Amino acid sequence: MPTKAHHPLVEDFLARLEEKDYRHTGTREEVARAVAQQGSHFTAEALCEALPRVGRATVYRNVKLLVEMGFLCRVLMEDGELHYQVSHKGHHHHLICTYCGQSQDLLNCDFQGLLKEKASTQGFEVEGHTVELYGRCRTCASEATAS
Amino acid sequence: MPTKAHHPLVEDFLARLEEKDYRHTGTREEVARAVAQQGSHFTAEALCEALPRVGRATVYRNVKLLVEMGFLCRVLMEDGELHYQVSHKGHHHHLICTYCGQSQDLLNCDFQGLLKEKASTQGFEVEGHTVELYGRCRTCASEATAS
DNA sequence: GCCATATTGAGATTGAGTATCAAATGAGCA
DNA sequence: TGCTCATTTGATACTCAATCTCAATATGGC
Ligand SMILES: [Mn+2]
Ligand SMILES: [Mn+2]
Ligand SMILES: [Zn+2]
Ligand SMILES: [Zn+2]
Repeated sequence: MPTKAHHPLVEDFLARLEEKDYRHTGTREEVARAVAQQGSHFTAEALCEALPRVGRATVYRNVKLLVEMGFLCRVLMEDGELHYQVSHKGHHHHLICTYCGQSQDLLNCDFQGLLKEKASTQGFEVEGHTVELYGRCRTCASEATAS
Repeated sequence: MPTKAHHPLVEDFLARLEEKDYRHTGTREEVARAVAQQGSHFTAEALCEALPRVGRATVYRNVKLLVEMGFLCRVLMEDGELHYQVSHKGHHHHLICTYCGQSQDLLNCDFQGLLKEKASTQGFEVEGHTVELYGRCRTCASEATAS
């Protein structure tokens, strides 16, 4: 029996499964562990490759579950590709570096108020919004100024 | 020779083709005319159905061209489906009604400044952003309060 | 008109994601 | 511990949007 790293995401996911009367299966644990080991954002397809013994449909099903439970969030890349990322829970947006590809969470978003105000001038009642920001992360920006 | 309505979008598209040394073809004109006749937003697939004699690849190619030239813009629906819409040129966002499905342009967007400020607290230099707003249009909102 | 080249379109192909459904597995209970 | 049955899994087929291929066609300049 190999010793397994106890990653908080894995622990929390399993706890949450129990809470919600989902079953705690070996496959679910494997998927959660693979997710926890991904650096930055990743595609569902990449997860499938990291889990060759888990069926594609099962990977997609569990990614959906992880998103619903707030462990993962969707990251829309500039080219329209959908990635996933372990993220802060609650509402937030993403800063996606188009130079190195990294993505970080933008916390303390308070756009909703401004957006509502803007839209109300056209009689529109905002209920939800999506925002993604593209540009240079700190590292890539400093590399650019250094050269 | 049937009389054809002279829609400004069609005229402008053809003029722009000449400018950019693209060829003015009957097919391109047909596609532009079909686009001009679409109400609100539409999918590329719906355009294909409206143009049964035009090849699917050609429809997609010309939609891409219309987007590049600014005659059409992409509208990302809440379920992730990609629609297109004849829109104002220049930077703007969309107010998408999740009740009736209509979409209108949100003009005078000046989020870039606020977004830059927010992101700069994390050392991130914003170069671009996507914003889509979902909620109730004026009509649907007033219907809701009336009932 | 002729020619070189851009454009078109039928059909094949890709790629992400979902549906099917029989087999495997987990959780509660005897 | 073993039984039972609903949940979960996964091989496979399938859907759907979008792109690729490449021979046939149409265009614009000469
Ligand atoms: Mn996130
Ligand atoms: Mn628009
Ligand atoms: Zn970077
Ligand atoms: Zn509406």
